[in-house]
Amino acid sequence: MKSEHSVPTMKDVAREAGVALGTVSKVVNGIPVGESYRLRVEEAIKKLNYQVNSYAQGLKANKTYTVALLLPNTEDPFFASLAYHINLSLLKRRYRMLLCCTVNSDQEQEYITMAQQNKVDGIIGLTYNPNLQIEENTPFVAIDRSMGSKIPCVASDNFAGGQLAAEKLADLGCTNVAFLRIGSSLDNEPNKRKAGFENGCLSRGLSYKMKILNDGEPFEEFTRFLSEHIHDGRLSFDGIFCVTDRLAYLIIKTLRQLNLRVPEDVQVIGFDGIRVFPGAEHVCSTIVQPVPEIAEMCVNLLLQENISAKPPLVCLPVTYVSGGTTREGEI
Amino acid sequence: MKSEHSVPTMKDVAREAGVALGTVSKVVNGIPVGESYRLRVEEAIKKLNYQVNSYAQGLKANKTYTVALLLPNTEDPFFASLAYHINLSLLKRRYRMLLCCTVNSDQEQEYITMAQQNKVDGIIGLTYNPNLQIEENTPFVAIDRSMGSKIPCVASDNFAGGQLAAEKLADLGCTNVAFLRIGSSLDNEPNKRKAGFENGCLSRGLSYKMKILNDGEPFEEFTRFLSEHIHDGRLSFDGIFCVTDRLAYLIIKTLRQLNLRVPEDVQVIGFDGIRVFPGAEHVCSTIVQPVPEIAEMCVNLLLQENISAKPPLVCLPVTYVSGGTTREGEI
DNA sequence: AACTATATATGAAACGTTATATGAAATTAT
DNA sequence: ATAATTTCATATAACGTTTCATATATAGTT
Repeated sequence: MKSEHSVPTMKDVAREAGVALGTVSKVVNGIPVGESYRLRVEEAIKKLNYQVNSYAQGLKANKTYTVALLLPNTEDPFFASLAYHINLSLLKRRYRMLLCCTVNSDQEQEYITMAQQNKVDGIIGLTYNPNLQIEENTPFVAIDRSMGSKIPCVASDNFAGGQLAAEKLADLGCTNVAFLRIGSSLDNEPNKRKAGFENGCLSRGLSYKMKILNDGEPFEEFTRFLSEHIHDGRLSFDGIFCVTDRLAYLIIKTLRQLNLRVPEDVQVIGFDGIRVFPGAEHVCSTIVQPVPEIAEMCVNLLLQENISAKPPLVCLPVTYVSGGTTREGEI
Repeated sequence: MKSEHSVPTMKDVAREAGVALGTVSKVVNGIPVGESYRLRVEEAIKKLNYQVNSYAQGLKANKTYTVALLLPNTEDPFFASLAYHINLSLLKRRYRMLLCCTVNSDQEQEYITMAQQNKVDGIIGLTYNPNLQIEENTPFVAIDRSMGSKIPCVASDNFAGGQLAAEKLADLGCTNVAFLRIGSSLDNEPNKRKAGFENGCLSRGLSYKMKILNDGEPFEEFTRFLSEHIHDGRLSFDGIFCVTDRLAYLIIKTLRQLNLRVPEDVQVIGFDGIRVFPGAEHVCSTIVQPVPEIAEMCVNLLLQENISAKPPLVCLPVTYVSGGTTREGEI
């Protein structure tokens, strides 16, 4: 006899209801079954508080309804938002989400292997490791990085976003602007922000400077960079476009510390569209990434059967939103 | 013959290596086996690129190395941080994390059932639904809410935190302070912040007002509340303790909109310790919750075998950190 | 050399499902 | 009324592991 406290199985339900195992399976899966049988089974299920074992299901069906999400750090507000919306998009389709935070890029491969061992139905990944090994038969969707023609990539329209930033700064009266990025270059989509910005500056006749700061202590780097461009207490730029809101936030702090007013003396636009809280205003004027749409697109591409129809790169439209570090009120 | 593209199983490895199934299983699980056998099996595993099917393992072992985390909204920075650190604590123990965002409290039961169906090894939940049904045999650890003697609860020392806030405000020269909370009362641990604050005010001889605002549009509620306490352009409080950083952040914005200076005219302390980015300064002066320790404690309690040793409530120490909305510099 | 004792590889059974073939009963057609 | 057909519950065989009883090879004794 089964122990009193063991978890009930379909067999137990079948015995309780006095029907065959297969009949219980049908009822559980909503396959039509004789009225009297269905009622008896349903009663037994309720009585025993039966719940299907999805591991047995997964074993049988070779399908797990689970997707792994690889993200660098879900404490970062942009990634947190991405995780949240992907979670929502998956749950809408009754899929579960396994969250894998990749503290360093060595871990990425480890998690991909782990995810494959877990036999997830697919992986969505925002990764940095340039030579990841991904199994042929594990569906994969990349965010912000093209990984070959076999793997679809979803990203914001970073080029258009850069362009938009330049145009906005021009519209807001800037004449001499700077682009700021920090750290080593990776061959990923966000890099296109720079090219887009440059393009926008050229087409609007803005004089500009592209600057990639060393990957050191951000505050020191900023201070050094800004100091080089301050003459007689005046900054030689009247507009700055930062590759991320994080950078924008930090440089705004540095600027204010140097007694430069934002947006009066210099206007700053970031990229991402992060907020302190959901629903709060943005932390700076910014090019907002369409996170819910990115999430939905990733999930769509990942779960769609028709592999040949998967485009290699999907760019989603960005928007500009003022966040108090530009002077739209005064125009 | 098996199809070329099907996933290899232990059986395939056994055939390839010319050994029995059980031998492969032993090698995979690190159980000692004859040297020559081990080598042959390892070679076959590499050749076929074999990976264990954890659903078959889970079915057999009735153990999944997966924990479900129920959180209201991982877009909120406090919850995002919690999710991140719990993820880390779980991964350290080779456990996977299934993330379940409960957009509304009706979903909580749904997710718990779903989590149980997944046969997770346990659930960590920060929930609001007062009458959740949790299976006896599913280990559960609650965050911030006591759910009976059978279910351990992990929380910050909210009472001490409230007290600390009052003491800090007193130390910083306040004489007339207010406590602010918004929305309907839930019987959860964070409510103790109020009692702690009141206690602190009494012991320090501060005159105080406890105010629970209606659960409406926060900005309107704040404006109404503050207007009632402004006479001749001066606020009748010189210190405010908010039950969360979110509230603190919002009220600071409202105060500044009403031409009241923070911290010069009124000092504000929040609770939680959130930041815009990991590593950034806090958004306000605040009582910081020890999120990594909370995470570690939850995981510890969840996975520990000795059920009788699980204490019903664990309170972890909080700390005070200035975030620019108090005047420590000027003392 | 024959026998026991020990070590260790083997293979079948089980885990809880789902899918498929089987067969019994009910329905319809002749 | 009987045969043909449909309907639908049943029983059985997978799915890929782990475990355990069994079989086999190896080493140790007399």
